[in-house]
Amino acid sequence: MVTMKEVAALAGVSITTVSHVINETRPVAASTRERVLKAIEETGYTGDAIARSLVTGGTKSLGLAVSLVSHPYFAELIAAIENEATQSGYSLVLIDTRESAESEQAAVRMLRSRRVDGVLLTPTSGSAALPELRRLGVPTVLVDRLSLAQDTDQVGPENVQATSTLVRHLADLGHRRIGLVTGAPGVPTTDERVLGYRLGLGRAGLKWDEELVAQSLEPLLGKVSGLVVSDHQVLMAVLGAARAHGVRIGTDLALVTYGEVEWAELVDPPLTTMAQPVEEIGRTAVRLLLSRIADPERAPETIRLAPALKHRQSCGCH
Amino acid sequence: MVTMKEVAALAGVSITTVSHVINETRPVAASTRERVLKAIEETGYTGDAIARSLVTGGTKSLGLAVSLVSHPYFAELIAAIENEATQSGYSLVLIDTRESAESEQAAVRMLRSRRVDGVLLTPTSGSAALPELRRLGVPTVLVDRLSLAQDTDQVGPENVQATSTLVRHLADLGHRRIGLVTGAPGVPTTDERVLGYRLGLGRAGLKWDEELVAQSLEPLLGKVSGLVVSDHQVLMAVLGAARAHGVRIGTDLALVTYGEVEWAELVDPPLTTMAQPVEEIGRTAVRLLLSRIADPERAPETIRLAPALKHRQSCGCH
DNA sequence: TCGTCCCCCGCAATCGCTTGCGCACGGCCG
DNA sequence: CGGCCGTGCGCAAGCGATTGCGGGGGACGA
Repeated sequence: MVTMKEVAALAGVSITTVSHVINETRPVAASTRERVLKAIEETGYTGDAIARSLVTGGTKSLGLAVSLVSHPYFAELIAAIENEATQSGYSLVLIDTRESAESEQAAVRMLRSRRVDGVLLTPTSGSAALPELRRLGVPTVLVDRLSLAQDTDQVGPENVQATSTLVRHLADLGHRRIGLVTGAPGVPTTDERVLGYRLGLGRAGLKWDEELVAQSLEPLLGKVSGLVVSDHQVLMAVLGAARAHGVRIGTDLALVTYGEVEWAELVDPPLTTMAQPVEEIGRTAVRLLLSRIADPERAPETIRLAPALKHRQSCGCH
Repeated sequence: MVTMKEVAALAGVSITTVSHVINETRPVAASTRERVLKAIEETGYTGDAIARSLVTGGTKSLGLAVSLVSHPYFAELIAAIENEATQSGYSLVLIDTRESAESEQAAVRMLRSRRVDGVLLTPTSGSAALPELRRLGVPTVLVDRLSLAQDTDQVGPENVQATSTLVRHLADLGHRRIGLVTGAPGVPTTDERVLGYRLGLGRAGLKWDEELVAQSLEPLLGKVSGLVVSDHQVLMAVLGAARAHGVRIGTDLALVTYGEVEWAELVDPPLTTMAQPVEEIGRTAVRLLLSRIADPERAPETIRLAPALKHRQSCGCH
């Protein structure tokens, strides 16, 4: 690799000067700067982030520990984060925690040994990683899955009001028996959506019936005329089950769901969905992380971004 | 951060010894090793990849420059690559080239300055990055999109035979007018699939008619009874167009497509698809890259992995 | 008792860069 | 003409690890 030494030699200056013209960290005579720049050009010098990091302490890189990289929602999230990070001159070290607490732990250690300047994390339930990060003072922001204790920076979707809106929509269409199919129990997102579901019922003057909440479609069959599906994974299962049982979505069963998917318009009927503001969540998360890196003393912030209702036909509307 | 110095002090040895017990690079008396390990435990020492890299030259990290991170197919690919890399003790620096040659160039420079040990690249068409990597001697493997010149390691799907199979399937069902909707022109994958399409026609005793090849569904309407769709992006468009024009897939138009999608079973009729061996492509790519890193003199290898036909109903079968 | 050989381990150079200090040189003021 | 101040640069000390080389001491054979 080309080093500063070679550049310096070619330009006839010391490496100190080369460093200063590169970083613009102290005035350099115009003519000297010219020579240095030319030398850089000629040698194709790119700098060595490793060496620089060793002395500055920073790496201009962020760790991104995602629970399931192949998930389409996370894919979008990753893309959004990558864009924002790149724009800000940071690069991303990606690692898949595979929803496992151990992997997460290992991931965090690796990121730490790579000295990333900060970490973006979608925590798994039994996460031991978070306390560790906190203890080590690594700037961290939680993405998508938020912790109840608001002692860490975090950004994710608003769930309670949004779910309530979904329920209200069904209620406004005249449905009195509205069910909920929930995602993995134990994760905060699920709990919040259940809460929103209850809230929506209340607002619509309907009462809560725990029989109408399940983790799959089957137990609800025949009991409900309207259904809220609370995440992507279960949506697939629900749609499959509906097909298997000959339940016609939109007519036999009004359905609204979380998880905007690219194929929402391609199934019959097109799905009415709550679309997460993925793009914005990603962007915001990076910004938040960067400002925390800049000022570690800031008070932790929790940002909730409102999803948008994509109104199509699975709810029975036309 | 905890440094080797602290560990050494606590254990009452020199940092040399600490280094040697960590890397097992020379025998250390059992009792000494014990003390060192205990000290490591107590201090929570994790090592500093940065410092290590500076001296060893390697970083145990791979660069992954993908053309479109949010694309579901690439998401799976990334996940597969991440898994394999992690298993081998490497971490991934992810960067999105956004299908642009400049971004790609910038990406490569960044990866280089980060001294990644190797690069996995899904090249864009006008890629200037590849020659640069080659010139710099950075171990590189091309993924998914292959270059015709087989002078670089590369792994991707087999396209010609697979597309031919698709055509044959339609022909076997009795279709005589079989169309092709292609993806972006200019990328090798597209060309190969067109080739496979011609090959399939030939084998079925049908003749090539350039009117039956287009980049969208519309120009083909009324002309064909069977259709091969050559990639995910256009699939979405074709399905949308079919719906808009009231064309019933499976009955009015037999359809087979590239791009296995998670919702293949959820649309009506379920899609007959050619499923790329994503998982395997990712794994193989990493392995190939690692073996190149191990032995830079190896002859370049091109590996094609066969996709699998997922037979469902959109082709008109039952 | 002395020389040899091994076993264990520490010294110090090195990787490529940033940065606090301080020197040299010229111009200006008194 | 001497002292001061600004401007422009270079010296050298790290950053935290790896690693070639060499030294000390105990065991063993002669």
